[in-house]
Amino acid sequence: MVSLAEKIAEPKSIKKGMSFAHAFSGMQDVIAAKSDGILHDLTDVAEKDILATPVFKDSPDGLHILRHSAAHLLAQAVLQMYRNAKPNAGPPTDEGFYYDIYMDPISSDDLQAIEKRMKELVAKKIPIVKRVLPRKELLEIFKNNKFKRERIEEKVLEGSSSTAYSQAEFTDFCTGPHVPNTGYLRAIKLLSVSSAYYKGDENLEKMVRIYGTAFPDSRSLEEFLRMRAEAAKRDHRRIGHEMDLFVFNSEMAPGFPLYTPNGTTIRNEMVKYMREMNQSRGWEEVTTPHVFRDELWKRSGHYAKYLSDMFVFELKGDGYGLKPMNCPGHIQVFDRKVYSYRDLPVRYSEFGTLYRYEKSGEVGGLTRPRSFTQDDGHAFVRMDQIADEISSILEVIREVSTKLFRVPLLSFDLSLIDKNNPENFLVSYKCRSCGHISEIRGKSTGNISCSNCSSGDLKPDFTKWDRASSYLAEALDKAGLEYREFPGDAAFYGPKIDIHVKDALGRDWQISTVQVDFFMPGNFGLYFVNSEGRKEDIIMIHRAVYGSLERMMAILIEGTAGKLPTWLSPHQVFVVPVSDDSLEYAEKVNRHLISLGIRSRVDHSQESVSKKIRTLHDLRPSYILVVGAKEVENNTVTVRDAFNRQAVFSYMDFAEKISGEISERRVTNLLE
RNA sequence: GCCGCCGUAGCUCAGCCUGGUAGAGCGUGUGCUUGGUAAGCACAAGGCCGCGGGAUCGAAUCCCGUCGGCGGCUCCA
Repeated sequence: MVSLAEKIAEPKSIKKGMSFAHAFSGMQDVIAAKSDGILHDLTDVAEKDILATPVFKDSPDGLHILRHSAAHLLAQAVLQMYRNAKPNAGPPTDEGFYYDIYMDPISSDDLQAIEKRMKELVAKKIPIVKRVLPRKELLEIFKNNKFKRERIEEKVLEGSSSTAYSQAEFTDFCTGPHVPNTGYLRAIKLLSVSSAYYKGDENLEKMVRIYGTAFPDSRSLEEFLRMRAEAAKRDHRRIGHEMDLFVFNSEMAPGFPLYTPNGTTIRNEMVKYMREMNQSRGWEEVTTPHVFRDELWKRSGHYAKYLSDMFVFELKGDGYGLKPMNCPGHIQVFDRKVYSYRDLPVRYSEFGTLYRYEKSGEVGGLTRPRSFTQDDGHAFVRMDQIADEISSILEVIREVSTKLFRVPLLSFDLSLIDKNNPENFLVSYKCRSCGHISEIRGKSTGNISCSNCSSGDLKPDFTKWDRASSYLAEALDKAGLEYREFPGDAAFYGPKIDIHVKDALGRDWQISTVQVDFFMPGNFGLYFVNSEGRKEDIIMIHRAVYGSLERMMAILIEGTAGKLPTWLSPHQVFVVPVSDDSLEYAEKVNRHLISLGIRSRVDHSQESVSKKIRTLHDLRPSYILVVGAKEVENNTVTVRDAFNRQAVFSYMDFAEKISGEISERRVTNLLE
C-alpha cells in the first residue's frame, strides 16, 4: 500500500445553508467533507449549523471516494462503447475498484480501449451532479436495467427517496459521495477483466467484472504498479522454479507438488525444527496411514460434510478414502487403551500428508495444492487443562514465528459458530418434547429429528460451543493478544483461533490454527476415568503451527523473494574459484564447511566469475565465496550474500560464524 | 464447479488474425578463452506446435470436444 501524505484536517464550523465547497474553498485537494462520521459531497449544503472536516484526496476516505468515482467513470465509458451493457454494481476495494457489468465477454485489448475512453472523459472534466429522487423515479430511470432495479427495490423503502449521480448522459444509482467532476480522476488504470456471478450466485447471470484502480496522482499510481510488478516477480511458483525447489506435472499429477532435492531440504529443515519444538513440549510423534476405510470418515463426520472433496475409491467391495485430515487417525491411535485422569494430556503430532480434491478452478501452486503436509497435532485433555494447553500452543506459535520472519507481524482471528446457521456445524440439539439431547453431525444428515422420541421439534444447544469459544478468548486475553471475531468461520467441529502473518509486501496469509473440539472425541466414544472412577469426556485440541509445509514455504519464498534465512536455505554456500588455479583451495574450503554440516558446493563451471555469479543468482545461495589468488595466499574468503553485500573473512572465521548463524536459526545474516 | 484468457524446444516466448508443414533468447553439448563479483566467443544437438475429432488439396494456424495452466467468482475441514 502506498503511504498517504498526512494533511491536517481542521474542523470548520459551517452555518446552515452553506455548501461544503464554499466552506473549504481555497483549500487544495479537498474532494469531500465529513461531519459526524458521515461523508458529504462538496456540493451538499449544511442542513443545520455543524462542524465539518475536509476530506483530502489522498486520505483513506478520499481514496475511497476517488475509486468509487473511477468505477462510475468506467461504467460510463463501457456504456458509451457497448450499448447493451447493463451495469450492476461498482464498489471501491482496498486496492482499487471493480464494476460488475452484464455484457458480452471482453478481452484485455478491449480493456485498453475502455481505459482510453475513460481518459478522454477525464479530460472533459464533466461535472458530477447529485440528485435526490423518489423511489418511483429511480425505478423509471433504470427501467431497462433489471440489476439496478432490483438494487433499488432492495435498498430504497417504498415511498422514500435516495440519490442518483449523473455525469453527462450517464446516471448511476448510488449514495456517493463523489468527486466534483471527472477531471479529478487523472491517475487511473484498468487492471484486469474476469467474471463474477450476479449476487455471487452461480445460478444467476454471469457478469463481466472489470478491475481497475485510481490514485490521487500519477506518482502514487506508478508506485502501486511498480509494487504489483514486484509482487508478481516474487510469485513462489516463479521463484520455486528458478531455485529448483519443486515441479508440478500437470499431466501426471495435477495439483500435486513434486519436490526436488532442494525443496525437500527446506521441508526437512522445517520438520526438524518442529520436531525439536514438539519434543521439548511433550508432543509425541505418531504415524498414521494415508488411507482408511470409509467407516472412519463416516464416524468423524467427514463423509457427511466433505465427501465430494475427498479422494475415495472402492476395492473388492470395500470403500476407502485418502485422509483429508489427521485427527480421526490420531483418535484411532489414542483409543487403544483406557486412560486415567493422571495420563492426560496426551499430545500426538504428525507431519501428516493430506489429500483434498480441490475443485479444478481452485488449485494453484503451493498455496492451494491437492496434497499437502500439515505439522498437525492433537492434544487429548481434561476440561481443566484446556486453558493452559491453548496458552502454551500460542506461545510456541509466537516463538516459531521469530525463527521464520524478520518482523513477525502476527494477527489473531477468533472464528466462531454462526448461531443463525448452525446446520453447517456439529451441534447438540435439545428435543422440545422429551428433553433428550441429540448430537447432529453436519447438514447433510437431512431432516433432523430426536433420536429418542423422533420429534422434529429440536432446539440447538450451544453450551459446548460457548464454552470452547470462551476458553479460546480467555487464552488470547491472558496472552495480551488483540483479536477479531468471525462468526460462521469456525471448523465444523469447533471454534478456532486462526493466526495470520503479513509478508514483506503487506499481504495477509493464514498460517497457524488452534481449535477446541468437544464433538469428535464423543463421536468416537473417547473417555478417561476420573478420580472418582467415573467416565468423563475427553476434549481434543487441534493445532498446527506452520499450518502446512507447502503454504508456509510459499509464504517464506514470497516474503523473502527466495532469500531464505540461512538455516532453511538449500544452498547455504557456493564456493566460486576465480580460475582453476584456485580450484584446489575452493575444494578444501568446501570440504571443511561440509564437515561442519553446512550445505556447501563448489561451482565447477568453466565460466567467467561474472557469469558464475549471474547463473548462481537464480538459486539464491545464502553466501557465495569467491576465492582466487589473493584468498589462497591469505587463507581468506571473499563473501557475497544474497543481498549483494560483500566482505572478506578468514575462512576459519567464516566457518565458525556461519555455523553459529545456522545453529541459532537466525533470520539475519553475517553481513548485516 | 462457473466465466474469461492461455497451452509451440529443458525454460521464457514469437509465429496463429490473413492455412503452404517451425523460429529466437536462455539452458545443454563440443571447441576456443583461465576469468576478480549480475551474461567472453563460435559451432552443434534439441520440437507427434497438450490430446482427440472435423471442415480443407493442405492445419501450429480455422471449427468442435477434451485434459491441463493462469486470472477472477464460488468454495477452503
